[in-house]
Amino acid sequence: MNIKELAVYCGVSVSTVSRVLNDHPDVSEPVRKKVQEAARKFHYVPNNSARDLVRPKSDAVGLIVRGAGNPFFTSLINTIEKDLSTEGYSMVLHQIKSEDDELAAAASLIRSKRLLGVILLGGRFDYTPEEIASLEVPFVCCTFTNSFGNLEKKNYASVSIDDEKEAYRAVKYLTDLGHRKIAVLLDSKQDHSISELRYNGYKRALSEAGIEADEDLAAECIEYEMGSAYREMKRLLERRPDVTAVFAIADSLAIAALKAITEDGRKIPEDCSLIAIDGIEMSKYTVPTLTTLVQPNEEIGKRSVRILTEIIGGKTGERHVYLSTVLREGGTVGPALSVSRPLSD
Amino acid sequence: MNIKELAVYCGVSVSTVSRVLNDHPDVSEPVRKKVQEAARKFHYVPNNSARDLVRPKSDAVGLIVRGAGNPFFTSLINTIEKDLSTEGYSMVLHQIKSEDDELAAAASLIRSKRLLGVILLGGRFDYTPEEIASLEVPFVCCTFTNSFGNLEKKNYASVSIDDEKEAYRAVKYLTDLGHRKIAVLLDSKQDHSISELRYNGYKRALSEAGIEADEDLAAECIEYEMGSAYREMKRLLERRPDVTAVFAIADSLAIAALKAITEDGRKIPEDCSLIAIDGIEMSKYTVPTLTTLVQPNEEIGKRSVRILTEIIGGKTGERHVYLSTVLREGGTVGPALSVSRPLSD
DNA sequence: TTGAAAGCGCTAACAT
DNA sequence: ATGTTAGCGCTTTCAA
Repeated sequence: MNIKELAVYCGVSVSTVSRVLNDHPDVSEPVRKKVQEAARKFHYVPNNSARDLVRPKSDAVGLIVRGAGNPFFTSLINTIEKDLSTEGYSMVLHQIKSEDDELAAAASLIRSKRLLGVILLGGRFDYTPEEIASLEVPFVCCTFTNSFGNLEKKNYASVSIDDEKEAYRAVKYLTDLGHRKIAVLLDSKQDHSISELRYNGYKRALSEAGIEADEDLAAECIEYEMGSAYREMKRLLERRPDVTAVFAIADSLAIAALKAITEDGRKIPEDCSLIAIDGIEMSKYTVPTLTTLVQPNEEIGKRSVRILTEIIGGKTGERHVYLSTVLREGGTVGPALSVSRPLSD
Repeated sequence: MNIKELAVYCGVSVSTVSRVLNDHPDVSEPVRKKVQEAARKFHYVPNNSARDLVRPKSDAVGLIVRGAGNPFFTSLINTIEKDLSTEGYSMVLHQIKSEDDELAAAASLIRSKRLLGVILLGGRFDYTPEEIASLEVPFVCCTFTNSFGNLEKKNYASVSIDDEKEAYRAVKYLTDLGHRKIAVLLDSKQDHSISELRYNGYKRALSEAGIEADEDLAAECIEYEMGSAYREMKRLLERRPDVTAVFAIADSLAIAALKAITEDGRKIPEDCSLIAIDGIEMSKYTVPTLTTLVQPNEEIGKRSVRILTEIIGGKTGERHVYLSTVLREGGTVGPALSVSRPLSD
């Protein structure tokens, strides 16, 4: 069933049917009713390709996810899809690996699907003006921003937390409790993205507490994989049994670390504290509950969608949103032994 | 840049360009080279809408996910997207709630996006021929099948485990160890889907072991939510402190239950055993590791994609795949106390 | 208020 | 081997 057949059935022209379907005025009530009923009766659904072709754009927004394994992204994908749906947009999801180029992927998807815009879920923080020029449609950096690039504020949009600051906050929480041998579990020290920023925050907190950075206490995991985090944590405990606290840059890494630490015979938090950033659902159910800085997940998704749809709609407004995390005090952080209860043996 | 402009630039006709782009023979090498280079130079990407319009179909496959929260589905979404991608198909993701009608959602998406086919990730097991007739394109039931409907085998495709049997297996594992007070954590006893099937398997294992079913030992969680599972488990332990084992129909529920049980002061597995079905990544990292029947995740995704693309491509072959789970012996299951070490007090 | 017709970018049948 | 052209289904002027 297409518009022409529907028109013939109703005894009107295709343009009239089109007008009804698109809620244009200038259609008499009887005709409108008739067309609407017929459409329902035959389960008529307009062909989107044809619409997209004649309209300059489609109704689709792209979501490029970089690093599919990250469970923090998962819930974000869900909220974004739902929000876009309610706003009347459809979503095209494309996942790429951490090492892939999200801008190239976006550019290609934009052209082939005539996207109205894209949301980049995870990406580099050092885009150049030339790079983003290739996109040609509005885009929102979701969970990251152009911290180390030279983009002009008005040329892009972003919704994120301040990764460096939040990591600083997490580690300061540990140093304030007297911890000095603090390990860090990260993805890569120089991924030009979240991991690097959070690592910087870690280092700043240490230096501010007068603690010398110790490369030996940093463990790089592959692709945010839990298996990798588990192994790295075990190795770390072996080579540095003196650690009293661990900062994991993501909840998923922390959950794996928690098991490694426990299996090493240490009690958490008595023998070793553990803190992270993210606040994924699972981390509420570790034993003890993970202490973590919870990202405002829903809010990040909602804001990203709103900003994008506003730009698409031609509205203006604040294009850069920094949200704060909320500390959830679980049971994985305690005072350093050497302070509260000096080792007597 | 469109095909016409590209043709003008190259000094050839649009059809020649089209031929090059679609890898048709009958194009001289020099011309082919020239067009390809020009296409690259201008970052030309064909307009998919126009293609979809003139070809009878698009290149898109729909993935309808019913019950977005389920973490088991998450990894499946990832593998399916990747597999479709490598096969040259694009994917349109649409999530619906557990209570929504996946067939209605699919039908609408199929028409508006001219989908080649759909994969239904989660759904009812009692479709009728009339219902599926509305789809009009090939579809694969992924993680479920038509166990209680009257579809003819040749009219649909499915990839799943045998939920009833696997649940039976899990619970039999417990009864064989002497457990008799076995609780079950499920979504709904009559969701006409996975939860109901696994519940049936649970009951069969009990009755076979000569244990009377006890409604009081079944706790229904809302929408597979971990929070709900956690609360239900706490309530269950309160009203029935005599349980010695718990069968959770999903890993996520088990993880929440593990916390509830531990916080209740019981040691796992000494005081209470716990077994589940799924084998999600997270469940490897509970303490102790969750004992669970691991679903062949990757395989389920791969097979679903392969079957769908084969049907789309006109090939025939086996359309119903039953895969088996693999028991991962973690540390959450032990013998029943009353058998191995009778309560003496 | 309605209809006729052009054209969106592309593919494929047909013609050369 | 290459070009010409008729649509695919729809929206949108423009004319009536």
